[in-house]
Amino acid sequence: MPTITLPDGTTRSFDHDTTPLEIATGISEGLAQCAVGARIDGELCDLTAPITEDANVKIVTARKGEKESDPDALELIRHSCAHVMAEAIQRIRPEAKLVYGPALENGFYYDISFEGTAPLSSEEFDSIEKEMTAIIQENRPFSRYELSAEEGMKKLLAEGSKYKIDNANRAIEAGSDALTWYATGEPTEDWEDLCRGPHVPTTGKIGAFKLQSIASSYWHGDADSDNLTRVYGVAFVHKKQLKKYLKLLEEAKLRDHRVLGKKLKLFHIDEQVGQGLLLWTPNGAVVRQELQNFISEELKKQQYSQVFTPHIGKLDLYRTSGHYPYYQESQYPPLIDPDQLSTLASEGCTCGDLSNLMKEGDIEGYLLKPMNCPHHIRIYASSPHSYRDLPVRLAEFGTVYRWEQSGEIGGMTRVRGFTQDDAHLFCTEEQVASELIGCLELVKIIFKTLGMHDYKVRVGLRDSDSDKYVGASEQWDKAEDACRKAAESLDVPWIEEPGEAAFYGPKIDFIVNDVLGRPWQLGTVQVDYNLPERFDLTYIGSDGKEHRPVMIHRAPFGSMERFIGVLIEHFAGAFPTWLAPEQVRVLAISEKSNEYANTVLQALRAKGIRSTVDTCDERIQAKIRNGADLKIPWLLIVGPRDAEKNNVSVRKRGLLQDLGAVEMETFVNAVAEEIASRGSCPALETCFPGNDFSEDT
RNA sequence: GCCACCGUAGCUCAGUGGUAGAGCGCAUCCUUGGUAAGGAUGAGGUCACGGGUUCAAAUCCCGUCGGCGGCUCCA
Repeated sequence: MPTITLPDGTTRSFDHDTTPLEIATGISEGLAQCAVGARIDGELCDLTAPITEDANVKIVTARKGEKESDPDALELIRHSCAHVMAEAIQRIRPEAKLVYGPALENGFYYDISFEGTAPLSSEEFDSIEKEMTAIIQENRPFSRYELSAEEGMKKLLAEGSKYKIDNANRAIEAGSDALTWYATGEPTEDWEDLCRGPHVPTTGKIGAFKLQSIASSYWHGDADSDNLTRVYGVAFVHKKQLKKYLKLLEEAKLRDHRVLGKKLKLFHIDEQVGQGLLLWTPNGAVVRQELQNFISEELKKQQYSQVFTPHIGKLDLYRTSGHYPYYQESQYPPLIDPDQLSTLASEGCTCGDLSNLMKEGDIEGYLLKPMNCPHHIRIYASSPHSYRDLPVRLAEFGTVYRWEQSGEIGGMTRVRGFTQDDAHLFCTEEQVASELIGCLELVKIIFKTLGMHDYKVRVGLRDSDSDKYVGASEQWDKAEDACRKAAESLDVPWIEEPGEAAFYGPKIDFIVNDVLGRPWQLGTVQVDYNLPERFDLTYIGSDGKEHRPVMIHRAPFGSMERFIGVLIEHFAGAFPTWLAPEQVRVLAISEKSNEYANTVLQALRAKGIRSTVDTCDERIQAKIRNGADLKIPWLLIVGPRDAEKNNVSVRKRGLLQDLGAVEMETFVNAVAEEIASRGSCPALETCFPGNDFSEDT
């Protein structure tokens, strides 16, 4: 005799087992019409799920008129759409073996095996979508049925799909004593799939969908296992939502740093130079230089010492640090003395022999540095230290090289050579906590100045099952605790993640998503008890005895390459004035005003403002458009009227209209101040106080 | 590294076996125009690279390099 409590607190009692559908129908026919599922005591279920006991029930609805759909409804629709897609694909390609097809935050996919036959091609999307549309129009019910584990396995073995058998075995191992199928239509007659559910009641509830892309994946995510074809798609309650989403994706593409990087000439990657090796073109170099200046100023305030170190170091250095033995496969191969190499060659030394000799330390080579820490450590070790000197903070924009997997490289966010805004802090055990907090402060200042508020904080801890970590377990405990406490000091939410630690210690990472929703690790702060041990670093304590310092590695930007890649997307290429490669462009109305335009240009340049003048043989409309296209923050239109009064007519990027004329000197000073203050004294307010300008759309 | 797709002018892209195309950009000229594209003319290509099939390859096949989307990895 279940009593049902609804979200508004009202209750309904039944004298028989009920279902969400019956509850919805009891409330109103309209509710039942748009119901697609339910949450029963918090668990997402089918509309026909039996309710035998008292429960809290929330009906999940999909209404076509709604602006925002219930995420639960979208999940049901997307998971169901994955089934419809799988059915359509199997109609066209009967040999396709289904593996796994879940809903995602932004859509769904189905992993499918085409073993031995041609894999699916996106050219087949049209015909698949046609089949899907037909299945949806037939408005067939999703019918759930259940078999005992034993019976179910018998059925699966008879059908012979190793993937589904595996899925079932996993379900049984996880404690399930029954297996469930969802047929699209009549059980045993229509298409069906082993599936835990839940699903929408009928295929017709899938209001709008689109297949997006084809990719590949590994079975169980294991690179040595079968290669599967993954088909991605999206589904919504209504066509309008789909259209809106697709438009959003289009817009995201225009913000992509790879697209903007070309358009705004920020960086270049050249086939002849090498994959993943970034060339900073003049515009991008300006952005990078400005950011480096910014961070250098902050470092001075925090009593860091600037150092410079070379790009290579002896192999033995990296044997000591552990990098060479532990991460050999992600380093560029060592550089070896040419004479030694030819001697070895004449002795018939093979590549394998060479590798072994290097591993054993029998021959010496040089390594392109994969990290800056060993060099900084040797700087620390170059002179004795008293506890009074600590903490020692050594900072360098240090370029490192890593042999990233070729399939991973792309744009500015994953490269093989990159410059970290690196620093290593050597401190006492007692200083760790406050130094960590100081590092996090720096990260916060940077993110705040740049207006980046949408980041995640992750505390990476060791994975107790793995043996890739170095150092004693008590040290790890201490270090992990210090990280938790430091993260606590940030007033932003953070998560702990076991297995995300560096091999030498735990860390605090800052993670930002790119326009396509892919997460990137930017800033990082890492505690390290291990390297001081390996390099036998010491300081003399107040007791006159030698003690071991603790190291902190930190890079608030992470790497200049990745950070600026994400930053380009953050600003959609429209950098604030202080970062913009070209800050002001002077547009002459006609040739008659070229001279005055040049006067204005000289005034700007005298203040160090990065500016150009456009005296080309075009009308002012075209000049404005060109300047706006390049996302230049300020365009100054100057003609005879302005020259007469020593004025400039101002156009600010992102604002709909021209702002009218202002005295040249006023403008130049205001922009110079905005730049010097890194945006905290906006020139707009200085030049046009009290005006409320509407944003361009 | 693995799987799929892609590589044509500086950029964005058309071109399905028979003389290499468009728009933007660039250059020159006309135009001297007051707030998001004025007009004309012209230059510009080893169709990524190497091999193969063919009377004939940008086009079909193989390999390499590079890009893209995933997967795996990411000190």
